[in-house]
Amino acid sequence: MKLSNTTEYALRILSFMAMDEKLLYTANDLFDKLQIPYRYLRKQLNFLLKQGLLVSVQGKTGGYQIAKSLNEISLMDIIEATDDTKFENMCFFGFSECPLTQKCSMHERWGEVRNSTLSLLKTTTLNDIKNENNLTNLSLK
Amino acid sequence: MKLSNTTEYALRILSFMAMDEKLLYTANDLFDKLQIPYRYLRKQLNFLLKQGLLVSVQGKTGGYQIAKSLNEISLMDIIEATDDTKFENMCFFGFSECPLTQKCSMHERWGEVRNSTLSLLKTTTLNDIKNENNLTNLSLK
DNA sequence: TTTTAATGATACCTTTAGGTGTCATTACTG
DNA sequence: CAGTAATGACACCTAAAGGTATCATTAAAA
Ligand code: SF4
Ligand code: SF4
Repeated sequence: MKLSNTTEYALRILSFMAMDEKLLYTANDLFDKLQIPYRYLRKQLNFLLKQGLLVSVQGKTGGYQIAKSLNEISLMDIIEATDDTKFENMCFFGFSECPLTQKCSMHERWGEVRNSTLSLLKTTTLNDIKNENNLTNLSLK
Repeated sequence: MKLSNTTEYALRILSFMAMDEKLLYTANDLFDKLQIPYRYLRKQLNFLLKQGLLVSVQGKTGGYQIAKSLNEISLMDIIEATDDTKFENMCFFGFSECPLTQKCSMHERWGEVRNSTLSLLKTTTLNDIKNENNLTNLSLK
């Protein structure tokens, strides 16, 4: 019912970096803003790099950047990169294979809300986030 | 994004027992049908007992029964009994306290799908499950 | 060419969810 | 009243998620 911490972190990272996609963000820049433990953030950045969502520049003036054009990355892409759960057709009761001879009533009911959730995640891209969502104003804690 | 195994197990148990709420179900009855590891099921039954969702009868002809009337138990009640996550107003990015000066665009978008999900879970009771959902026909694997 | 500030790699630690194992207790039944 | 089939209690184990520690590498800049 809740995304994993790791997935939420990835969403924070990429949504924040979407604000200015040409900028090079250092791990420290992100740490200051995103409330993610520093070393875990570093690990996570390397992971997103290997997943092809980020590119990095090494050396003193290095940092990270979003790898693709913003409208090519949906929220679902980020979620899928960090969570291998298959959400499509997921059974409300958690059965990996339906044990029933007929579909139960939760099948459709749950299917509806799940699909509207999935639809939101699939259709919202980092470009939408950039235009509408202002994570710019993140205040330091 | 996914309910925990434990929560899914609880939903299976109570939805199944709702089929005939006056019947006394043994752990073995449930084990045969619900694809839950036997000992974990036993543990879970004791837990649901302590949570006040089930009552038990000890001794040779003992078993478990749903504690309240079916329309008094919503799916959300079951979820909340087994998962202490607070879903109301949960931030998409997982911030426990919003660090922004203004609400971001995901706040409302996510709020909508989250609320429709919560609404389904809160309004659907075991009585609805009993009438509409036939977990009766569970086939053994 | 040395220093410095960034990333890269990798191993380890901690907590929690999920799952097991064992034995005690209860109460029906032969 | 002994045997049996159920629940009750509790300790333990395992795997995965989340988090930490350390050192190597890169490249700009003093
Ligand atoms: S019919 Fe019911 S039990 Fe079967 S997959 Fe759908 S939700 Fe799950
Ligand atoms: S405004 Fe955005 S960041 Fe703040 S709580 Fe809402 S979803 Fe989270």
